[in-house]
Amino acid sequence: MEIQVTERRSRTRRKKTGVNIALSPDFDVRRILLPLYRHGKLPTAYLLAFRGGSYTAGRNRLTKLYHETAGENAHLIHRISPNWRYINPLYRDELYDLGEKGEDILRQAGLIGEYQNPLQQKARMREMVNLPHAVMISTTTASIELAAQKFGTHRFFSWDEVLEHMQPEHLDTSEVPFAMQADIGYRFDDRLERKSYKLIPDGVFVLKDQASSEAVGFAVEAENRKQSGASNLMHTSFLKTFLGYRSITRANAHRPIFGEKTSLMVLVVTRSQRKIEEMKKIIMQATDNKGSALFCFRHIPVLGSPEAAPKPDQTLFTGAWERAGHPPFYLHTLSDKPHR
DNA sequence: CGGCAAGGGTCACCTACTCA
DNA sequence: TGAGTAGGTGACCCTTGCCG
Repeated sequence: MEIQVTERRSRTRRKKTGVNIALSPDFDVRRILLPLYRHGKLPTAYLLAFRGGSYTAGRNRLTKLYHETAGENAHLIHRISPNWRYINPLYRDELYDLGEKGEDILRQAGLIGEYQNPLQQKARMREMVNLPHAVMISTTTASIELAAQKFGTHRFFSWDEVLEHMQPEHLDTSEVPFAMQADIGYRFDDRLERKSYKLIPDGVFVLKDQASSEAVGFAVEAENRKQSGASNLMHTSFLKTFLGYRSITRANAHRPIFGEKTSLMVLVVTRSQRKIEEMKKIIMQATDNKGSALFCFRHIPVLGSPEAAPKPDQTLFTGAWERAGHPPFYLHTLSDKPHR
């Protein structure tokens, strides 16, 4: 009896065994590559939730897709675990990103258009610093799409589907497609400051009620800054973000993007309840204590508990999103009612 | 043969402890 | 105080066996 000793591959360096990986149009292309394109970087557990089927088989499949393009100059999927560990060294889950070859395959299959992901471009700069921010956005939109799929009450439209529905005359190729004109003013002590600028959301999606056809557009913002307040409108701040979105919805500047009948709401994800209280306070100050029905807040614990890898969170869809001066909002009813 | 599930080994971390 | 070691843990990888 001969004992076969096999060298274990490193999880961070590609090494192929040479097995044939014929891509399945459904399981591999539609349920793994497409979610990566739409949401951005996703941890293993999220990808396996999109893939469905057996958890073990899915994990084995991700391993093959990762390793078997070793030596090629374009890859199906990337692992970015060194940066991922930097966020929380306790996690062993991999963080996956779409590779160039994976994007080509999606395009050839006709599942995506020619455009580059405008929201991802924003995150690509200063990748290390922005990685926690990017992952907060991607896991939020992914959790909501997975829950909408599971409950079947709403159709989730991702950013690229929103782009496809846009009228061609609004698709200005010279600028980021989701940039919206914001004209804001604010009185600091006794100084009135004004500013005009283009606001680009961190994330974008639309939920459409399957029964009533009511659709609501959502902009997602991740708020990680240490300070939410501001003393001017020059620099980015939560105050500036709030005034920007308020100006956009008042002027209906979101309509060309989301459609004439679609309202816009803003989902703000952050890491602590304390941050939410700060931001609500800023809204109350800026609105003479009237509050805002537009802004919804939710804190996600720093990428899940320290002991476990982050898992899709369906309560982002079914649970309450707090608002300043208004009752909580529920995505699965598109209203302030907790039940349908 | 390929897809799948299960089980055990391996890796890359962790904490607690000992010792110079 | 810091280095080294032992033991623990979660996720990943590989092999095996089952099924059609």
